[in-house]
Amino acid sequence: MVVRTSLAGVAPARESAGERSRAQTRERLLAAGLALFAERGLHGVTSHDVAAHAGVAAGTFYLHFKDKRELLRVIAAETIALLRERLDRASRSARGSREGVPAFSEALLAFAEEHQDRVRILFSRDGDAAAVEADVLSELAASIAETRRGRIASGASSAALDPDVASQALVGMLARVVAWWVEDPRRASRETVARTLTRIQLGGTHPPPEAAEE
Amino acid sequence: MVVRTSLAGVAPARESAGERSRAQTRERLLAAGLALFAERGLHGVTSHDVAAHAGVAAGTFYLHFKDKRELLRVIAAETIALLRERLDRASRSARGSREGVPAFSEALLAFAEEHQDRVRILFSRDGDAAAVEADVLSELAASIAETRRGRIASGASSAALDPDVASQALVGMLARVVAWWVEDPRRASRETVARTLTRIQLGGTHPPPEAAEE
Amino acid sequence: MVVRTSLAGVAPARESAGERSRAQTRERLLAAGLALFAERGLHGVTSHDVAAHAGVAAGTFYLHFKDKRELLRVIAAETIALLRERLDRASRSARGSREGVPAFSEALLAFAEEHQDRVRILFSRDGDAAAVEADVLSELAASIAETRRGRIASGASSAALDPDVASQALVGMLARVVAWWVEDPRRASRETVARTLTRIQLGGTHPPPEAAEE
Amino acid sequence: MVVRTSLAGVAPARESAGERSRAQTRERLLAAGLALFAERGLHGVTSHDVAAHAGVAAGTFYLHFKDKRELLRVIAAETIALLRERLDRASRSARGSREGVPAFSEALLAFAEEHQDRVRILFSRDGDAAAVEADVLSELAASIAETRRGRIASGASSAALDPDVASQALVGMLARVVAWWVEDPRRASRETVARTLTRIQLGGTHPPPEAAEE
DNA sequence: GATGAATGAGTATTCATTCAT
DNA sequence: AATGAATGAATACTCATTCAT
Repeated sequence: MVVRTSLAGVAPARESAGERSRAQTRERLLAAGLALFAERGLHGVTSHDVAAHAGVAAGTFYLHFKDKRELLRVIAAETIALLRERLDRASRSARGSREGVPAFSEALLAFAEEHQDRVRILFSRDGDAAAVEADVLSELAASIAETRRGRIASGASSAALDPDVASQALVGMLARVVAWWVEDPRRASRETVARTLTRIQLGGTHPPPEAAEE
Repeated sequence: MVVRTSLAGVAPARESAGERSRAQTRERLLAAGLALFAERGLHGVTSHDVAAHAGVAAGTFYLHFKDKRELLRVIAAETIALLRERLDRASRSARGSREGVPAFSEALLAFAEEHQDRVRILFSRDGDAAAVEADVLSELAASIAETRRGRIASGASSAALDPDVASQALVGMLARVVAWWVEDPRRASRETVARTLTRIQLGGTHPPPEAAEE
Repeated sequence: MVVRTSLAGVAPARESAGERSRAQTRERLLAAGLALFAERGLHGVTSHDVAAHAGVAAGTFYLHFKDKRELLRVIAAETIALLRERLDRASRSARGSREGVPAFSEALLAFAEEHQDRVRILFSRDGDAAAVEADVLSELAASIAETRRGRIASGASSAALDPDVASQALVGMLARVVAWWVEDPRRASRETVARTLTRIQLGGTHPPPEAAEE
Repeated sequence: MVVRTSLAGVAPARESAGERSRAQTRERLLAAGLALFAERGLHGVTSHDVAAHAGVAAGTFYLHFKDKRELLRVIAAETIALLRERLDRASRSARGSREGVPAFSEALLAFAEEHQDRVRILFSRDGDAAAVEADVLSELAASIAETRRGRIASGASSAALDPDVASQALVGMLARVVAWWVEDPRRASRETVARTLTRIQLGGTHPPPEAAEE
């Protein structure tokens, strides 16, 4: 599930002066969009805002992106790629061990800490961003569900939970907690958040048989 | 401000003709807002849309609501009141018993089934609705946290989870699952959803000490 | 030049209950218009404002006045009638004497003091009030010009000044000074204002130094 | 903000093509505002009217002016600057001589003749233009008062008049006479107007009979 | 006569997008 | 490729006025 975006290592060659300029302009627009969308949401930002924040003329925006939504979509895709890579690495380094889940939570939180703006954009549904975000979280849910199915198959997780419902539940839980925490990281230590998430997930994922509530 | 028309007192009706009409118009606007916001979100709907859908003139909208946001706020407040009432009733009828949590989930899902539009509005963050929705979910989180604290005090729940993190997690989970399910109730039976939610919550709320993951 | 408006002594009969009520409503609307127009000008006041300030329903306004402009016109006409009466009385009581001009100024200032709101409306040109006000001041100018012509004929005033120009000048001067003074009567004592106005007028009207009133 | 196109430096022109275009559009909007405000007043003109009269799209208006009021303010400021320059030149060319006052009146009237629209806007109070106009006339009053104080100090004017009252009176007189005259210049010859104004002012400014200019 | 809810034309203002330079 | 002035459709909101009760 590791995504190889065009961002990664595709162009080893040095860009020409013209190309570099164009690529730089694009990067500045992406950075501006990241900062502004995180702060004010898709509707709170105009294409002029983005251009101005990037230090380019208004028209230049449309030389790089079809429209505002596309900019958001690209930022979201980048973010998902980054997140996937991180989670993949975490699960690889903890493969099979019982620590898979804590490692997952830790990785997610570390990502959130490093990329607050991206997390804010990804996890705070913003009107027309709905389509974008729905995809994102759905993909994430699918991805997580896949992981869980693997665990069920290996006996690590209980089959008592409906996979679809459970993955939605996990995504909703993670998204909200992460967004809440990133908003003000002093609300709880990273360890507290990770521990709580881990325990709730454990509860849902492999409940000791005798703990069944009925 | 009591009106004394020549007909005053003749009719036992509590509302004057004007009042009845005004209240009806307001209701129609609320109903129109409910339907349209659920379908297209705050930004996808204009005040003219709402007025037209309610069968009144554009200006009439502003006789009843300051602006679009206020209409949304009123609908959200109504929804929360309805939801609270439902959840309160459920917890009262299952007081103390182990079935409190399943009853809670059942009530929530029954509510979602009956009020799909309201759930869609409440649980699908829509840009400028962010403020409204943030309040709503925060209140819900606080409410749930309170309930959980009661359970912890009575020994029914473990204190191992951070209350703030856990309540955010629960709210996020419930909101997402409910929104996902309401979108297409054939995705899973109500019972399946309820059972899964209940089990995850149990996991988080009173994990037998020996089940601690490590 | 004394105006006999329908306000004065036309109806010696007592009004019926219904009539009294209607007349009272009208008076309240006039009073509300006076206060509000003086404060915020024609454009700063809505017909709803006037009705609310008068304690009647919005529709009632149109039972008494064709529209906002008519209300202003009526108030202006009343004001002119009141002002004329005052100035006539002053010139009658000082007929022929050299004190005509000071008496005129004194009367004008006394009027302004008593009827600040009316003066504010009359002398502060407000957009669409222009038509109304133009008439008012033109009439006033004509009236003053007439008086001055009498004085010229009697040798009390110099014929060196063009009558039309001079009357415009006087009206402009009086209107502005009065409006300025009424805005904050502490700006100058009534006596100072009156003396200055008198001297300027003297310069234009009867220059012989020995005619100075003191 | 200097633009470096491949053509840069080829033309000796100071403005870039864009700047020239922008400045031209602004000028057209100013001219349109001047004509329309003079004709119908601030409230009688919409921003669309101005744009249409200038031959640009509605939105273009807001690229150059914050709103209608700002356009009016700019026009008023321009007008004041033009007027000041004219009056200054007049007083310089007639320095010290007894002809200062006649020269002043002449200059004012010449200005009015050349800039009828500007005079109409400046001297015809229009509702919300009140603030603008109040400032304008107050500035003018202050300016005139200053001049008069100089004359008093040099013994050229009597101190018998209150400076504040007198300056208000002069402003009111000048504004009204000029507005009246400009409305239809055939009402009186420029010389007649100037002579009358001069004599009234003389009365107020340097009463010694022997100073009468004829 | 009074009420006040409803009307809907009118107006200001924004902003995504285009295009000549 | 970049610029930035211009566009004009979209939309929120106001308010004079009407009319059923």
